[in-house]
Amino acid sequence: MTSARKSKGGRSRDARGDRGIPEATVARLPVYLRALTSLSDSEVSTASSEDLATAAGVNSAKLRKDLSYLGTYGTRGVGYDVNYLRYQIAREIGLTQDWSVVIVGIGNLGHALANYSGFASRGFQVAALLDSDPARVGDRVGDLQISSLDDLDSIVRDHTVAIGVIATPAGAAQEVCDRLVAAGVSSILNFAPAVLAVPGHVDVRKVDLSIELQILAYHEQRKAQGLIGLGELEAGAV
Amino acid sequence: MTSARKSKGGRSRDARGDRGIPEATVARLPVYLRALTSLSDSEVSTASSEDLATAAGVNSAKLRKDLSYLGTYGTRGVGYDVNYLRYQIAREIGLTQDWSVVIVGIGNLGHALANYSGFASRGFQVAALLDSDPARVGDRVGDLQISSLDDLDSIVRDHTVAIGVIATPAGAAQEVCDRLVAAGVSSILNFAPAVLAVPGHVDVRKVDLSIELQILAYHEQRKAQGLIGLGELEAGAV
DNA sequence: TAGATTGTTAATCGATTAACAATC
DNA sequence: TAGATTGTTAATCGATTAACAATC
Repeated sequence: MTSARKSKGGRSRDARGDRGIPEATVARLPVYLRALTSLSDSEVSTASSEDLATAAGVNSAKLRKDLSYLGTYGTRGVGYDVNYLRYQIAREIGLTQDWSVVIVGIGNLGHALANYSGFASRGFQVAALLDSDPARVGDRVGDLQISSLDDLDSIVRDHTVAIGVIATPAGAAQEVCDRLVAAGVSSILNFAPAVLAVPGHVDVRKVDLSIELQILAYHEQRKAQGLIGLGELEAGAV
Repeated sequence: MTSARKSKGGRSRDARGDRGIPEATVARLPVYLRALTSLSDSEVSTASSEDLATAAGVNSAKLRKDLSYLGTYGTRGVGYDVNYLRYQIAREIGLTQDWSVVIVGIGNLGHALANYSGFASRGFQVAALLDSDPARVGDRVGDLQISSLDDLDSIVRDHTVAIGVIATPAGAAQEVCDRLVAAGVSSILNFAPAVLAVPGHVDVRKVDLSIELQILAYHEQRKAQGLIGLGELEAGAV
């Protein structure tokens, strides 16, 4: 284990035996990054954990705990240097390098994703748009032309694509997923409403519209029933 | 507290003091529902927790535990009646009623959402599409015309809209959110890369493209560094 | 120095999992 | 009855939170 780098910030990796950062923390780092970028854009140079926590929508104890997994980048009595911390988080996430992604399935959603400006601005390059429908192949979307799914292997190889986005109908998702994995993609963002089976080395994250709506519906229903929280139970008669 | 309904299935609500279902479980119910619907479509009438768990991509212990919060709907030695369980879950989520939603911000993503067929098929009616840009108002998308954001109040009132979807740029999200809340919407699905502040009675769920990609990038980076899991550490030389 | 704020500890809470008695 | 499978228990694990000593 010689890959643990040094940095004057004094990383606590070694102390933690480098077992990685907790998943819940990893999921919040991009949120902190965004908050820091926003503060930086507003010319704020220093921020306390309280400031940052407010901007990120979490409480400050959680934020400090999260940051403590990365290293000790703050100054007691002062706070955090916005740009320095921003860089450290970006580096931790892996945004100091560019990532090539392919988007498979260029229907309505695929189009929207292809045109999404938030990709490039955060270091994600869309290397190709792919579709299995010959009628769509060749169509221009933004400044890319839709490629055939058959070109997947060469595209992944030529652009060193590590991340694939699936925006196909549910029925096609598993096959597309298999082909992505076979081509060497090891991280998948799945927008199709389907459960994907993948080998252990492949990460899958799922974004599912209708599941999100259903979760909201569940809570909405409870509100309507007057069962929200325990407020009524505790405050009301018993 | 007289609102706990009876059902021959024998609900355990009362026994649990009706403190609701754990959030993690709520988030999986829609996944189970989808798996059940798929089995039902395949004419499967009975399924074991193992079958269901496989279809849903979880382990069977978790699935049984989750279902146990709803009631006792299975039969020992046999399994679950697919259609019966499907109905019970749908009812628990609140899908036995229709939900009206509005989509605000009809750019690329808003268009894709407006055309998404998964809404209607799961009991979510898109009551209106709204945009603050006068140039867009009146445009037809699917079988709806884009309305002005100024009509929000009357639309929410007339259609009893409980759920709002925000697909605006980040800069507009908070104001749109405030207007939705003021109009009476109490559940929000936010696609804008912004942290929303809302009153306590309002639920917000966030779907964030670039955050998902960044989480994948983090893990991808670790894989590249040969630090995946502890496999190497443990199996390798020390 | 006095005031402010971090980084860390320890307590608590919630979620996961394996195991198995209950029971079809 | 014998085999299968649920529903539940209890142990474990991971995440959250408040509090505060360390320290700028």
